[in-house]
Amino acid sequence: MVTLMTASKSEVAYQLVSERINTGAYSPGYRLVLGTIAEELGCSVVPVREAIRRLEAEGLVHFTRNVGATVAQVDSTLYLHTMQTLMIIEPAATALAADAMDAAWLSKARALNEKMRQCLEDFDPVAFTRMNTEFHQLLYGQCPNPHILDLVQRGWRRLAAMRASSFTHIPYRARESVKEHDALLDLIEGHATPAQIEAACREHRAHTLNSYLKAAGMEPSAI
Amino acid sequence: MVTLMTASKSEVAYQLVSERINTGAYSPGYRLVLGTIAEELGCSVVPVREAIRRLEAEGLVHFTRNVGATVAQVDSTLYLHTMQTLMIIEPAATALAADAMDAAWLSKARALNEKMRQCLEDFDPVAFTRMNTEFHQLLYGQCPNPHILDLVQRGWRRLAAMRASSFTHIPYRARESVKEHDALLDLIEGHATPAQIEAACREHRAHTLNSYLKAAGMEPSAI
DNA sequence: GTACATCAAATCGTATACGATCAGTGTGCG
DNA sequence: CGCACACTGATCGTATACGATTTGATGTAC
Repeated sequence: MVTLMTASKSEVAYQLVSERINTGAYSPGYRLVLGTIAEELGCSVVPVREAIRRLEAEGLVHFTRNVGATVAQVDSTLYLHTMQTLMIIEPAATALAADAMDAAWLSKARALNEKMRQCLEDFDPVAFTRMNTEFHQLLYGQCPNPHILDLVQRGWRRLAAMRASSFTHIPYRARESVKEHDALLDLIEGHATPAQIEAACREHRAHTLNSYLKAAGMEPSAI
Repeated sequence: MVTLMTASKSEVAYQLVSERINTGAYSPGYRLVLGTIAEELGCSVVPVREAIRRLEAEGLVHFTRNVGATVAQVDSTLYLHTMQTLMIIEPAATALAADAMDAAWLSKARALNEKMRQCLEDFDPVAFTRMNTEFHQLLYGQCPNPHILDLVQRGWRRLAAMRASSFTHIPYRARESVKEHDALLDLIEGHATPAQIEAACREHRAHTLNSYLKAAGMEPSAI
């Protein structure tokens, strides 16, 4: 039989649910019923079940035995914790990726940041967010340690899911961000040590986190 | 019917396989066959399958579609990557936990480190390793950020699994470790800032990592 | 009107069954 | 003699079926 199966059904289910959470189609608290999803996909519950458990392991859904799965609730604490985790790991990933940052890479990063600056002028926050994600991905993307890279990517993914699920909007610091990006690129261009890159990158993230904390009336992060 | 089920079968399967990997009963490369494990547990393959996928998500087993699962191979690269990840996260966790370190906590930590010093005299490396794990757990255990705490615990768990699976033994630095532990406790007692605690803790970890790298004839870690 | 027991519907958890896929082996042809 | 192909056994992937558990509703006693 001509199957030509590109992905297993559980993979398809995983992709589907995952994307719906990311886009906000399934908002936090939404009840994920195995049977319903299975019917929608035209398969049985078994692959769906597996997909849900994978999502649980990633922290995107909450699962209770004999009760079922719901899209994980996002309170400000969770947001804070994710941001804080990323504040620690992403700068380290970026520093470790420093070796792979050559002239070609640098000009690409500069160009992207310029486009972000343009978005700022055009007042296009959606594009700005997208490019910001892209920019950071460019920074940490060449990290040679796959564990760390994986952790960073998961962190960004969670943040994206949170933002999509309605949720309070974050005071953006867009203008400062662009400046800090340029400063970071200057540092890299000047062949700064990995430790310096890490410090600068962490400071950039700390600014964002602390401006959020301040807006929420909370103490700044200890580190 | 009186079921009184304390854990689901997939949970039991997870615990079983997980422990066997940790103790080294299943060594790296060992082929995990669903049917065999299911038979051993007296259940069907479905819960076993779920357990295996969970272990895959944690990186403990490697899974190939339509082929099966094997216990993840541990090469020196993997060990290095895990150590490096831990070198970044654990110090951060420790720094964040600083708030919870009061006088009672401190005396407990001191006592534990003294016991480690004693192990050194008695030349008892097994007990030393156990206490070293316990000591570090004491350091990061009060970290208020559950994500970070989880990451650190996973890291330690992976390292334990690697050590158990035979694998090359690491040059220990036991004596230096004990000294560095005391220095770290001095720092905490003197109410150092979280940033200082993080730096000291990272240096401690970097020493271990770099001594391993040196023994393996590799470059020291960039950060 | 409230509290508790009982029941039914929804949903999950697992067993069994069967089709799909892969690795290894043997056979035929060049 | 070597290579390619078909075949076989092992194992995985998923569908279906049924039992177990939870939850919410209904009814009854106080």
